[in-house]
Amino acid sequence: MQLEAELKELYGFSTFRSGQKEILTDLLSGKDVLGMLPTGTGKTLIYQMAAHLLRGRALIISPLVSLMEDQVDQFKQAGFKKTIALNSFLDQGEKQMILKRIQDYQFVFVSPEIIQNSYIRSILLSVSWSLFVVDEAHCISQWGHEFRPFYLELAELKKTMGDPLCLALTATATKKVQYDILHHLDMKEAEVHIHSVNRPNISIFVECFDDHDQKVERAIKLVQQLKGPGIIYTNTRNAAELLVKRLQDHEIEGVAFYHGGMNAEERLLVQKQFIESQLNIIVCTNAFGMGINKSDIRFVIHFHTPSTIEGYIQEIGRAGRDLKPSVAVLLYHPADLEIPYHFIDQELPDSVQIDYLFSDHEQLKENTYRDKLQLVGFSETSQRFMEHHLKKAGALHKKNLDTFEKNVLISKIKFTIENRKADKIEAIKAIEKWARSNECKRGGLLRYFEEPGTEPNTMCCGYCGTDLSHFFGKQASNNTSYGLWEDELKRLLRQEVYN
DNA sequence: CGGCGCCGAAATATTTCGGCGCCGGTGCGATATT
Repeated sequence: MQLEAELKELYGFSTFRSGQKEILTDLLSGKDVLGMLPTGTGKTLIYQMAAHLLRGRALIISPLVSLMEDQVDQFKQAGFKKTIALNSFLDQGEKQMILKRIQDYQFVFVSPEIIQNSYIRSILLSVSWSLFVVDEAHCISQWGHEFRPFYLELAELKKTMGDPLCLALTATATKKVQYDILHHLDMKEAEVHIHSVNRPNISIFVECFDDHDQKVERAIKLVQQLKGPGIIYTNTRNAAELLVKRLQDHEIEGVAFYHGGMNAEERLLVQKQFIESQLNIIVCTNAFGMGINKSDIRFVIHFHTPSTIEGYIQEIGRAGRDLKPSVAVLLYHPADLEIPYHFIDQELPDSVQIDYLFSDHEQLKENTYRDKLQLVGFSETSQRFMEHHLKKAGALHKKNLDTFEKNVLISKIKFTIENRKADKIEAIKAIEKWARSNECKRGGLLRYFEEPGTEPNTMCCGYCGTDLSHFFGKQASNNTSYGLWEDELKRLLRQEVYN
């Protein structure tokens, strides 16, 4: 079969982009694939074509509902009309309609959470599937262990579905994360296609500070000098909001903050305005970015140091999708990493809590472990972590375990926690070491991903002598259409209400 | 841990300074309440 002919027929392209054909070929010959491809290389096309050529149905696991909605639109525009996203955007009636007619859909997007619903699961299991796709598969490793543990239960669903072909896709994964993905998706004989994380058109700068106020001054100066549009990442919501105020005090316009504490409409509005170039600068936490398709982002400033190198790579990778020269500037302060350290303690249970959970304390005695969890006072993330492990051990709905079983489980859980903590601390230490190191910054990042270094490049990084002033310039401001999206959104919301 | 906001005291009648306590990322779905 000539894949190129099919490509031409379906999309009108005559050649594949790097990686697409190899992955497709493996899938069509019945092999599972883990694909690590840079953003913008058309990962979607791979499973669109695969399902089409297999004349089968594909279930796609996606981390964000907004991402699903975008993808459904893209699929429909590309001519794949039998596409749907099953999520909380649907009302009861719509959901019923779709589930009743599940036979009619070829591409179904879901979150890891919604398939926990036994009714939805049973409907999904009532039809046949050719392809099981996990998009943004690094989420399994990045979020699955604590924040969104249902990411670790995908393999179980896949098995119940009769083990269809499995495709896991991501742009950023170290060897360790690749292993984590393969393990948690139970992909035993998968082909692995890895492409470089290097983005030669992004120059990398790190500046060190020991004074917070100087850092603020520097951030303001950079925003005044650098050609936009740009993103500034902070480690806290509050810092994002405050920095916006400081920038506005300096008469910098077209700036807005974005973080997980905002409601859905505000978030959508800011995101749309930025994509439509009605906003020039977004100051945000790591909530911002996944699924942002804006090709002309010229700079990414890190006002704080992220907690992992993978996260850093993902964030700077949002710049320069158009392949034009772009810049990443990290403003490092040793205290930046105190917050990530704090989160480690916060998101994992401590051993006192665990001992209490498994104790014979009067208040807990007559409850199932699920209910005991509520009574111990875990943090939200810790609670989910514990729930996952109790479920895995088959203890969640029991009131007690025999002593041996209990002791085994306790030590297993404590062992897991210690490993998770150690991994996370190691990740923080790695980015700290990289930020402080006196060597080629790009080389350091590539080494972390166990990639060979690159040819000497005049626009490499601050250490290699690149001049930051290359990235200075007047920003094209576009304030005339300011507020347009606000009206549009209001209109849409009104429609929602009266429909 | 360090940055913040709040409080009260000080130097002077509104700002300024120091001490103290608190808080801190990422999202899904379901459910309750306006």
